Amino acid sequence: MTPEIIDLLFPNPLPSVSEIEAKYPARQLEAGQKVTRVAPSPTGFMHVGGIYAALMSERVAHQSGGVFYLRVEDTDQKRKVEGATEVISTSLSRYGIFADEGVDKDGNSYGPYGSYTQSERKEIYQAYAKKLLEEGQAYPCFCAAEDLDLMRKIQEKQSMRPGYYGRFAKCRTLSDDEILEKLKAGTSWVLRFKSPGNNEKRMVIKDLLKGDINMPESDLDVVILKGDGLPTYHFAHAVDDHLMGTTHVIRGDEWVSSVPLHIQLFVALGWKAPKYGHYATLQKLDNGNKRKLSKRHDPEANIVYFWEKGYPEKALIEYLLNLINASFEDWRNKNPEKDAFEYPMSFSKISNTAGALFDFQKLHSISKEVVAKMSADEVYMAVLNWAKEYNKSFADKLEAQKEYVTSILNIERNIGKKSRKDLIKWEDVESDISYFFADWIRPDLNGYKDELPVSEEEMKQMGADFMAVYNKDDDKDSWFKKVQEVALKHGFAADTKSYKEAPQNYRGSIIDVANVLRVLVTGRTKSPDLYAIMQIMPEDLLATRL
RNA sequence: GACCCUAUCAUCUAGUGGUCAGGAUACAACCCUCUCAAGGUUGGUACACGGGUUCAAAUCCCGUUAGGGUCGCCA
Repeated sequence: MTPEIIDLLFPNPLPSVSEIEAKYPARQLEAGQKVTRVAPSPTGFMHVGGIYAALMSERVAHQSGGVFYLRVEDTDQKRKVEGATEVISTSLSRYGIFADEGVDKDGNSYGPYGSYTQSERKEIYQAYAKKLLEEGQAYPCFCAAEDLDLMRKIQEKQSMRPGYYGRFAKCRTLSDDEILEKLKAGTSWVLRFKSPGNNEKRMVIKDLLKGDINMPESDLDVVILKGDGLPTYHFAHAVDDHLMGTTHVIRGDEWVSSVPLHIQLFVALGWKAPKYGHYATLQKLDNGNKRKLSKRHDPEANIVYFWEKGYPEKALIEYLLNLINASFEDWRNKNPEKDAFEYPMSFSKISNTAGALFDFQKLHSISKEVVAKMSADEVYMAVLNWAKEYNKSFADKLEAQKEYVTSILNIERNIGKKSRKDLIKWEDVESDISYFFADWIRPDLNGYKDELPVSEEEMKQMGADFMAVYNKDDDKDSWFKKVQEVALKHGFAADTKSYKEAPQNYRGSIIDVANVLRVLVTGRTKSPDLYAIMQIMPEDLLATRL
């Protein structure tokens, strides 16, 4: 490649490779310290799998006393969305995942190896691309999209391996004169890597999670610099993960098949490749088949879904940790009070399977445990924060009646003991506690005919009878005796045992009577402890209901 | 089509040549109980299939089948 061509290809001054290396010295690490990164694209969409990946990488780095950083991979300008770094950074910090270096929510880089936004590193990639060009390890390609389409069709027709390789790599053998001619004609170009690989030969790649994988070498002359001068993922990966000192690249297994290429790139650039760990991506069951949790089809793929529903952040983290290491559960049972981030995640125990189905039942069960461990005040704050964002009118109600709501949330909440475990997500709270408020309208009593063996009239009568003797100062035993009185008065058994012994003597049991009162007060046959409800509910409201 | 990965209860998984194949979620029953939730006790459910190797296979090898992934100037 003549200097003339190189100048035409890279007309603007570029930093020299040695300057760059000086600016990005190798990290000083102690033995065992790992450097990992999370590298999302700023599409304005945070995938739940992105949190999963970030959590894994963050734990690996920080547990080793190393560095975890965030790099924004915005080399696809078409997909770039304004404000996306804010989505990324707030999503991560919301789950307690903090990058030591990276990009803040305003898009500004922090840390010694910046910029951490790829589009701002254009000159760096170009400097290395130019180096490869000078060394004859890269070449300009003038093939248009139509040429490549045609090529692929031919390959398909002849059932050949698709791709730009071998005799299909037309621009690889262009003479200097031909290149010059095209450049002078203003033909647009990309830079391709001149692959040293032979598809007939095989190589073994070592994967931290999958073990050794035997694969054919790559002989594809992949694009490393696109028409807009920005690098492709492959090239940016090699350059950045070298310069930024990544020791462990943990990424989804859609990248496994690119590893031979990536290793070639590291070798071509004279660098040591990082260690790789490829995890299986989260799956979803669709018509009996598993498939990738997809942005287009699955609302729960978007992390915002979990915010809208009000899943506690801790619950999601614990669920994901559980997917990463199934032994998290055992650890959690042995260490109920510890923070999930204290869990010693094991890299070697990340299961090497086909990809886990995202299981909401399991998430719910974990969430119940998480919420049960929170105090009423904490739940109140969490619900309020959620409501401010997603349910304004409910937020107003919560703020206006903080004490009342907190006492409601405190029903059967015994931290450390057997606490009520039925609340899963903040979204559910409004309807759960709706009957505590005067503006709630009780459903028609006739609707309970199938569940309760009494008429609407009699339900009302029982309510009135109970209210006549009700005293807020009663302890639970005295309260219950009064319920029993009402039961006996209306021909119901005062306890379940006597009912079971002689059902023919009664119209029903104490259960029915309690449920009548429950329905009168709450409009439902299932509720928390009725005594506790009555203790908390203002007496005039209770009187109205009964 | 080629290449790669994976295959244990419904789900997430433990398991690395000898285990009654373990746990969790879900499900069911019972106990407790004013309902529900919780808690307690118990239960059913799994090594994809076919060949090897071995005294012995969920575990090692081969094949089949199934699922997933990749083959872009997207990441």
